[in-house]
Amino acid sequence: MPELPEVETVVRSLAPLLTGRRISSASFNSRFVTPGDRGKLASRLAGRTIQGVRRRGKFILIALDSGTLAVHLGMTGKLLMDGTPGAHTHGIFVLDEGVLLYDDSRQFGRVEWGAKRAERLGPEPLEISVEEFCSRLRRRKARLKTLLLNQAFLAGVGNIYADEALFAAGIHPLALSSRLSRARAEALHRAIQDILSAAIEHRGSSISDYVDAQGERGGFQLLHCAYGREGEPCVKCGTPIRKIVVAQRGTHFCPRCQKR
DNA sequence: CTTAATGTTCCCCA
DNA sequence: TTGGGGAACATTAA
Repeated sequence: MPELPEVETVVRSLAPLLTGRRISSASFNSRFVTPGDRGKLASRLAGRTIQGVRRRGKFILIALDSGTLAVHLGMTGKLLMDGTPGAHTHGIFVLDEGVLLYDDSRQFGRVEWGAKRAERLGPEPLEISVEEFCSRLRRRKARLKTLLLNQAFLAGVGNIYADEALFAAGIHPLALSSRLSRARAEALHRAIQDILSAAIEHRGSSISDYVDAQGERGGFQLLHCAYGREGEPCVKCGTPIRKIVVAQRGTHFCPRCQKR
């Protein structure tokens, strides 16, 4: 469910509901979502007060009066305020007002103590300057699609927005970063910021079952130009969108607008 | 029954 | 050290 725009939407819907709340108790039941000592995590959380909620890359960082709780939604994770626990509920946070649930059918997400993993991320795509972006691109010689998915290179872009940004910039997903012209690198920087900003405005993309903390779907999926449009006409030139596999991920592009 | 799915990590090889 | 390829993790839906 979650790339930067979806996580940002969850954070924005969650922050006003969680800030100032006290965690009465917490419980976890998945050895995948909460690896290690789940009881220890629960006892660390009990009695803590939530001071704020923010996003770093695809991580949701919940600042406590002592320590930080990090949540990564993986592929199908959801944080739901006052939802109904079900077969895929793997975390329950009982608050002084309300209950927060962590649901995750595939269990690729993580709920963990501390922001250790979030510290190893690359720069935020909405904050990085053109100069810095171009300089980082020049230092690498990987395929653009692979590089955009690399969270240590740039934090928060996932499969949908990598395809959408490359489409908007007119760059082939297999193009090499080291050989990208300055003009095309700048176009990519702009495309990434434009696409992510627009997606946040539309509250993310709901392609299967993504919803924010209040169960609301996003609307950006209606504006996708490449992702999920295999065989459909390119919105710019009418050529059928092609789908290939890059870095084990479905990759959609227009063979005419995105030359190698 | 097979395949693919908004993600990340780990291992092997060049 | 960097990059490519593949497997693994668990579940659902087409």
